[in-house]
Amino acid sequence: MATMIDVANRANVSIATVSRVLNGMKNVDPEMARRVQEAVAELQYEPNYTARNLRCRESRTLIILTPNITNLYYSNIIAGIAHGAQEHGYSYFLFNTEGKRELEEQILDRLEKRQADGAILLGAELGANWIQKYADQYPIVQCSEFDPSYNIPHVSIDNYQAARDAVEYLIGKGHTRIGTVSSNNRFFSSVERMRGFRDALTDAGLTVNEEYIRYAAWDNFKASSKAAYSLLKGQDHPTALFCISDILALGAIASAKELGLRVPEDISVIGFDDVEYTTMFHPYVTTVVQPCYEIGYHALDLVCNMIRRKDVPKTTVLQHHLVFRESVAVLPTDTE
Amino acid sequence: MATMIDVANRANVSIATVSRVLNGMKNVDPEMARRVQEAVAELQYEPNYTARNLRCRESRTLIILTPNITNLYYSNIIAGIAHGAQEHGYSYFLFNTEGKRELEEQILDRLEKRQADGAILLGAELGANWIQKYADQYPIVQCSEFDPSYNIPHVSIDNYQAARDAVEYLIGKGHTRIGTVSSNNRFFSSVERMRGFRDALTDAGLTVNEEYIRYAAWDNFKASSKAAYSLLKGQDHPTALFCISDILALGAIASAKELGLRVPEDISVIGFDDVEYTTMFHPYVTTVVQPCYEIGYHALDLVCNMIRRKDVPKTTVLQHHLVFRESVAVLPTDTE
DNA sequence: TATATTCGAGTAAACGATTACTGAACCAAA
DNA sequence: TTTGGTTCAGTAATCGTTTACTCGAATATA
Repeated sequence: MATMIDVANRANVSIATVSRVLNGMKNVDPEMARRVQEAVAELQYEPNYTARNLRCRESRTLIILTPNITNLYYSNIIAGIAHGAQEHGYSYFLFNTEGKRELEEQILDRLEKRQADGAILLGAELGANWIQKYADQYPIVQCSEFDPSYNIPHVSIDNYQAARDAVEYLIGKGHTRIGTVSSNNRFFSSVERMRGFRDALTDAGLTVNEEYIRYAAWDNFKASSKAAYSLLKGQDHPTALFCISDILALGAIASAKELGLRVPEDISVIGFDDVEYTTMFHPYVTTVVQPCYEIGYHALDLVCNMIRRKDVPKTTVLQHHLVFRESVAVLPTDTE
Repeated sequence: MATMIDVANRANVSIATVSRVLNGMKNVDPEMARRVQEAVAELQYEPNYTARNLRCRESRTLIILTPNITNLYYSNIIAGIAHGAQEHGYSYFLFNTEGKRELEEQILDRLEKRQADGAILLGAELGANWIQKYADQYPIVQCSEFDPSYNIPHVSIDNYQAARDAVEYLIGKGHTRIGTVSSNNRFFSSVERMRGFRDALTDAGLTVNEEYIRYAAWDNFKASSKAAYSLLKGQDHPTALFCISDILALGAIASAKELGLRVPEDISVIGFDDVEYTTMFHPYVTTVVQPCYEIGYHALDLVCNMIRRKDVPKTTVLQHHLVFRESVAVLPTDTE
């Protein structure tokens, strides 16, 4: 591997000149620049980033913290990040932390050691205020999950409004007995969706039936079927279900089938996220589309701007939308 | 951020001594060691890896090349890699290359620049002989896909035997008209599975009906339904289908349903991989389990050993097994 | 006691870049 | 011709480690 010294020798100039040419500075004789370029090409010189990083205290590397890379929701975000990183000439260390705080702190300490210039955090919980002390010093952005009371740039959709849209759609179809399979966790998205669920109901003059609320981890199909089963087996079960993730929706549909209920004729189901398998089986699930890829892509753009010390908005909200498929039916008014 | 010099000053020793203590060398007075430890603790010193890397030409970083991180098969392997990396104290750059050779070469050039100590390649195609020139110089292992004619350590299952096992299981259930939904790509696993399919049939005294062979990209659900549809719509369609991935199997099941065929009563289907959604809907799909996570974990162990200049086997084969669920039925012999 | 050997700690040279500083060459104005 | 100002290339310090080398002190041996 050729170094700058080799290039300098070959071109018969000093290494300072080589550096100047390589960094595109003016103040350098065109003739010398030509000689340097030539030597670079001949020796196939490529800069050693480790040396540059040491000297410049910059690594052109990011840290990505994700709770679980095998979850499609996260991996789609990461795909967006990956694409953006490529475009910006950044690399990233990926860490599967499963949300372990101690591990995450240890990893973020690399920012101080200049091993990374910034970080993107996926799936941070509410109340994780220890993140703030890193965010105060280094470029950090949060993806899809964040705590609104902290002052850390984040990108996500409007979960409250998205949930409202979904539930109002159900109401618009004539449903009044609406339940939810939600998650009882410390994610802002979960509490916002629950709030949207409740507000949509009460604002439409309906009362929230607490019996119609069930919880299951948002990425746990089995837990969801179980929760939905207990909700649907009763005599006066809801006619529609708002699920805060597609996996949960799929679980609900599975348990409905198990109970001999038809989806959507007997029970309507609406999901959230729009992952691949919503259209693998009938009924294809009607769901709220979250632009995962774009969220990641945008978050990357944000960190890069922060690294360049540009001002970035604290909050950036990307658009969600409903996609209408087969799992929601109009409720016949005469049967009510 | 404290440096070694700060520690040395505080402990009243030279930086060489600090380095020796930190690297656990003997030949150092216990009293001095104590003073150094104390200073390290007081200053919360942590080594600067960039400097160390520059000096030692070692980065404790790996490169992971994956065609598509949003594919569950790959992301599960990566989860295994991630776990192993954590245990070994390695970080890794993850790249979503979509199999673009030029990009992959550019990334592997980082090995030469000492930005990474080794690499794990997922999803390499047959005939990708350009990889060899990197593998000759640097620690590289291939995960699940490889070309047996090259001399690069790899870890995978025995795809030929796994396919045979699956097809022989079908034969054992009385099936004689057996078709396949395979992939017409340059992956060794695909050709091996096809070979296993053919051999299982002919070794059982059955003839391979070329009409019963269909192709679809292994991760493309829609293409699979289409392919299976064209195969199953005929009068004398096969009674069993060997699909080289679960997504393909799911696609086949979907099109069977569309055609009014019952799975498994009218058509048996067996898949490959055992990803999460094989048990989301009935029939739960009978499939060949591939230990993705372990493959990744093992591959990581291999690169680490190569980096430490230990000898590693060129081929390591992990165990597959069949998991029997609901998508395969015994063929009533009287109807034959 | 004189000499050889061992031990342990400090000095300084790497690793490969960037960049502040220095100084030569040139030109313009006085 | 002298002075001052530009322009531009080279010298050397620097980033924070590791480690070859040096050297004094302590210990062992004769």
